[in-house]
Amino acid sequence: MSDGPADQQADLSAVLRDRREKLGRIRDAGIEPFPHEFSEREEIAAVRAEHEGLAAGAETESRHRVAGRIAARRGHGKNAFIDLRDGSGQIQLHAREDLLGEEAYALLVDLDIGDIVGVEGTAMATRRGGELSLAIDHWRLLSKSLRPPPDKVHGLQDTETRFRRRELDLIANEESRRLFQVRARTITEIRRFLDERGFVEVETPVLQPLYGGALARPFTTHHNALDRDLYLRIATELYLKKLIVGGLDRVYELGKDFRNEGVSHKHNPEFTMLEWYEAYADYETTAHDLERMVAHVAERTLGATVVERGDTTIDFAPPWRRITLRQAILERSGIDIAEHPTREALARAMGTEPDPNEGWGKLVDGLLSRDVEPGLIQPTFILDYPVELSPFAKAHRSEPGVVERWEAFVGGVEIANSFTELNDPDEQRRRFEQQAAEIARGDDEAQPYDEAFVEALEQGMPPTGGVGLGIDRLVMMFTGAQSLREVLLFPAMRT
RNA sequence: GCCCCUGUAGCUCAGUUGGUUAGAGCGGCGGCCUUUUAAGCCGCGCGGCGCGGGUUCGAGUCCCGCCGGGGGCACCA
Repeated sequence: MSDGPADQQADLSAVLRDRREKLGRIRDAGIEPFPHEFSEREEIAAVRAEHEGLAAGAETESRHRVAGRIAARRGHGKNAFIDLRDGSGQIQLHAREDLLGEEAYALLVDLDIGDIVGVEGTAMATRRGGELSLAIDHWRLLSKSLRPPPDKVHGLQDTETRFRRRELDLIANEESRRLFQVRARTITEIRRFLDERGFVEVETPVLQPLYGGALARPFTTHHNALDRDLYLRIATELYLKKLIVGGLDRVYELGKDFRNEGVSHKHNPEFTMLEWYEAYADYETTAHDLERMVAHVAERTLGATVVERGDTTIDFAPPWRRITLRQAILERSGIDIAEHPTREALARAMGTEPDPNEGWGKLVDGLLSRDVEPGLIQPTFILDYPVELSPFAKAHRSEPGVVERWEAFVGGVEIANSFTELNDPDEQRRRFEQQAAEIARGDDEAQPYDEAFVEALEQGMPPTGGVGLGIDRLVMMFTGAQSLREVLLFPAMRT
């Protein structure tokens, strides 16, 4: 059995073998291929900014020290051009044998694309193209790359490799780098928006003895010392509402939730969720806040509230369209759910057989996702849901049978969900009992009874509005990405 | 879990109705070249076609199973 890189060389492809051989030559030349630091460097973008507009053929005395990965090389015998890229940008290096000396020059042009180097030189612009470059007189290897980079022309296309080896995707594909910068800025601006309005960011348990706050199947894990099963949270809702009871009147949490379900272009088993709760607010306040927040964040991260998505243009500017669930289903399917208030009647109207495992609420939900949701391209609030689907939402103040709840849709995908929170502990207890009956009937996504949560409500929770916003989906809409996987650095993969 | 598509050099791809030692561009290796920009010119295939079986005189091409990826269904936010 081989037990070291050297012993494995025989098994390597020629490309990998070449790089290892070069590594050996570098060491033989007395050069450390993995030194410890390269301090006092400038970012490439800063160098570029300083010399913007430098005339073609100009040479300056302005010295710069930059570092980055070799992206491309164009050799010329006694001079060569190297494209160097760091996290801020890319710049061309002009390597000349007369400036570097014969030995340093020879070692430099023997480097591979993908190697990381630090260089020093003076700013200049090439004679013909006028491209800003650094005429370098010193260089130093900072890290030898032992694997070849993706194709410099076509980048990395293979989706499997792009997701499994995201580092290669980021090296090769500019668009991918852009997406994750948009994602980072989106999260920063959301925090800023909430912080500026007096919201307090908190962290509640990911490992929970009882899961709740959404209708979903959890992941189960085990705590050895306590010898008991724990659940990865499916939502932060119940903990955050306890904090509202405790007097944190404006509170939010931004983090991962986990749901034990399928993977698709809009589902990942772990995903990033923002939940916020505001005391003394209701679902009209939260709708107003969401549309303002999303438009504001779009403005700050993308420079506009308008974004291109495929061949359509989405405009996040408020106010968003508002329509009741009943009206939306009527428009799209011709079925008035209010006229078919039982499972049997609604199933008949839909032309299907009543399924004993599907209540009236599930049928309504089916109509929503099948007939309504795909058509909701521009930002839209769907209002007032059946109580069966919403165990934590307060009954509508005037419409019987529905609760004060909305879901926001963009690009045919649900991005947010909100209620006027149920704060009547006795009603909450009845809702849990209803859910318990659903569990008994075999619904493994119903809510387990949470007595501690009811006790918190008994302490007295002010009227409250709460929102859950799917960050991954929002970023997907902001970037025009067609799949959630494009905006998750490491999306879920089999094995 | 089911259905459809897919898997060829490091990367991006082409491989006729199954037929001689599997091709191209980029990359790599060797050579030339002091202002290139997917630099250029000359020379060299560096993989045996996801894995395992099978059919056949002969399989990258056909069949079966398995694995990975994509899309759809189911499920869901």
